[in-house]
Amino acid sequence: MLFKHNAKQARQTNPAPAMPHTYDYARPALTVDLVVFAFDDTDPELKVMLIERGLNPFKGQWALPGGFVHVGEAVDAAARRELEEETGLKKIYLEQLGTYGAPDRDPREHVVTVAHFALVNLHGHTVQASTDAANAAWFPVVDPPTLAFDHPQILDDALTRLRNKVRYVPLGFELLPPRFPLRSLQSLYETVLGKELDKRNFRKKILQMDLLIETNQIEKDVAHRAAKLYKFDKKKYDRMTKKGFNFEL
Amino acid sequence: MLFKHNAKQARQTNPAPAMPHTYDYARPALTVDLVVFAFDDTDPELKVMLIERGLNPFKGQWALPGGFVHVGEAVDAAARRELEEETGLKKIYLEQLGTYGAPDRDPREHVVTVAHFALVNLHGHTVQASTDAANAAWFPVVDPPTLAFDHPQILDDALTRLRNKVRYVPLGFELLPPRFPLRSLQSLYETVLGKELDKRNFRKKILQMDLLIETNQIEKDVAHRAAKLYKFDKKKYDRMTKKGFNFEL
DNA sequence: CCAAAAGTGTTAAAACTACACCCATGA
DNA sequence: TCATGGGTGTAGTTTTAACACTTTTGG
Repeated sequence: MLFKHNAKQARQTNPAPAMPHTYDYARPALTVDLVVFAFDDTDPELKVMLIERGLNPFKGQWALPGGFVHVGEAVDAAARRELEEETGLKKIYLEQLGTYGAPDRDPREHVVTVAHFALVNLHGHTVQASTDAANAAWFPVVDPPTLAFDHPQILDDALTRLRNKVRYVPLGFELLPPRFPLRSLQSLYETVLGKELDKRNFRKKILQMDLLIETNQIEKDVAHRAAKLYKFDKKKYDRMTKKGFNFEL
Repeated sequence: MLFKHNAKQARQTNPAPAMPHTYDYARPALTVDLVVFAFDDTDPELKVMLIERGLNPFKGQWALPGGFVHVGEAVDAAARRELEEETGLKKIYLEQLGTYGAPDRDPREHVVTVAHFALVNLHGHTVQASTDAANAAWFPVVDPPTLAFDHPQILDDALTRLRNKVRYVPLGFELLPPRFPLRSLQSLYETVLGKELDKRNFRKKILQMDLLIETNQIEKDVAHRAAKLYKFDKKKYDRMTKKGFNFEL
């Protein structure tokens, strides 16, 4: 596992007793897959979580984490369940990305998957490539390993969505710890958008939205002047959104 | 049917022989649903296509058109198939909206549906509420009848998507005939965005994008000065998009 | 000749972009 | 005292928003 707790392996959690079910018409199988992004502040780069497959097809290759949707379980709930199993974290930002249903995307049979993307912040958690027993690891999104199934496409779509959405929805904060210096926020935007931003203009713009609360804390353990830490005022954002405000970087 | 040809009814097109299929684990059923929008230039208002249900559950109520995804058929292909069956039109703009998978959304069993939204233009086709045998009809999106299943939610989400997307993707043209006067385009934007736009500013902005080709035709049968007709230069738009251009109204 | 919509420029305000230096801190 | 990033303002340019009249056409 990537984080401290020891959740069960994900791809094996189909729970119901193996009692056959019969339908008049053939049905595709239904799964969820997860594109879990994290931002590495120190690199800085965007990472994606991948799982090394223990079974065929694509045994030994890397793939997005995911699993079957149980009957009677909401699709989004299935995604959240898988996400918690993989990361051990609750309250993670999660949204549906899209559904991938080409009949040949899984060589075994027709498997339709509902892809989601999630944003986590790494806090104090160590991030390293290729960690432990479960063979989950973080990879740079710009240079991932060969991926199983149509996961390259899904990853690409997720990245496109993130890049577009981050400009007009305050998603960036989901990738940072609750309190962060402005430099981290700028660095995140620069990484996601793939271009440099002017420091003064960036600070001016983000501060005059009046959505960041200045805390009385400052950075620790930095070898230079410590920056003030800010937190995002989500409640205020929600209120302003209802009144027609548009976040726009 | 809404249009001239006579396609088969949609909800009955599950084709394979009724030969039972058995799986180790229960599977949700998988369907596609369609939110088909059209713009009525003369009203002007946005319309959505609905079907009156002939069977339970929700018999006699209105619902979004849709049907089952066949095994071996891509999900998006299923949506397009249903769309063609309903409208008789090919080459319609179609995109995936999202997947709705709450276990109780269909009272019979767990049915997961992949919703799509489509944009058609009504050309010379007559538009009227409650037409013919198949009981398909256009309704104003702002005041639809009571809808079956979770279709109110889906319709609402589709509308939200359209309103947001129309601002930065040239979707509007899909709702107009190939050649249209600027007034129709403006009227469409005003309807979708729900606010009035300044005529001079609108024309200035849209024309200086240089994506509209002035044709040598003018409106016919209008009781006032006839306006020039324009067409959208999709090829140029595609080229410009690749070079980093962003449509933005 | 009337009604209805087409078509057309200018100006003021706001937003955006580019740009450089001093300050605080820890090593 | 040096290296590192924190923090700050202004001026030129571009973009947006507000606004009214003349022209054309059919009835």
